[in-house]
Amino acid sequence: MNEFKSIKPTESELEILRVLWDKKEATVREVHEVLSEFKDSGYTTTLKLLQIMHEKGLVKRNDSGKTHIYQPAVSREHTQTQMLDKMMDSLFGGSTTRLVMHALGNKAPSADELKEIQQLLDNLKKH
Amino acid sequence: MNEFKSIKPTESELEILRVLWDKKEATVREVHEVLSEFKDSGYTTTLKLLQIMHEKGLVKRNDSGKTHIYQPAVSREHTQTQMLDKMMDSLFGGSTTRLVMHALGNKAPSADELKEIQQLLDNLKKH
DNA sequence: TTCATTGTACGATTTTTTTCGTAATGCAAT
DNA sequence: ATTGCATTACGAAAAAAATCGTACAATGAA
Repeated sequence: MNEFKSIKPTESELEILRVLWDKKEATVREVHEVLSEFKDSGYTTTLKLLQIMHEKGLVKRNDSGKTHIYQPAVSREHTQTQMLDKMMDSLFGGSTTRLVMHALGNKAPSADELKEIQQLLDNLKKH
Repeated sequence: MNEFKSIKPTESELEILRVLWDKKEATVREVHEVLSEFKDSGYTTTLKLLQIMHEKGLVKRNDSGKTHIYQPAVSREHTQTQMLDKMMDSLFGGSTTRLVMHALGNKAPSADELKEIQQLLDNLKKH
């Protein structure tokens, strides 16, 4: 069904994906503008990265006009799952539970959020 | 209180740390033996990595004898927290809840584990 | 002591990732 | 058309990470 290449984005690629996930689509300049807020690499760097990501299939692009428009080609969800999995394996011995417990223990959510989690938990319990 | 250098281990360094966390301490050969099971880099590579990690302060070592003995210098917990934090920020918009929900939704724990999580949750709820 | 073995040191190479300089291209206004 | 500007293309440098070859040191057995 889905592409199952499972290409692992690098750190910088992830930063770019985040922008694209938020904006749905963006030009190089738009992406770069966002990155500049917390990073000081040049415009062409962002461009190159996007080109590489395009080769790898991490982003799609519409290059019919002069200015190319980029979109994510991998979903946030898929990437989240992918990286959570890796982290679970490499740091939590493959145990979702331990990961969850650590995350919760580390920084407790608000009452509302706890309720939300409780609901999910209830759901899981009744099979 | 703790060292707050927060050196981020690379992928390979993490693999080595895992071995050291498990065994508490180990020689280069022992570490390498474990790594060989799923990786085919040479002995000297492992050695070099450990030396670098030692420079960075990621591991401690006892080099009084001929054969050096290595120990982790950063705790599993600290590293888990560190990487969970990064992941939370970079992929889950800083929300523990979303991360937890995704992890749970992704692969549901067993009934026993659910109970465990429930306990933690109850604890958090009563403030 | 000599030899074989096992270990560390460390420079060098390779690979991967990030960065940028520069050239070429397309477009729009004059 | 010509100029000016914003863009993409692309090679290549720089930086970071991983790998290895080889030299040398320590140990213990013969």
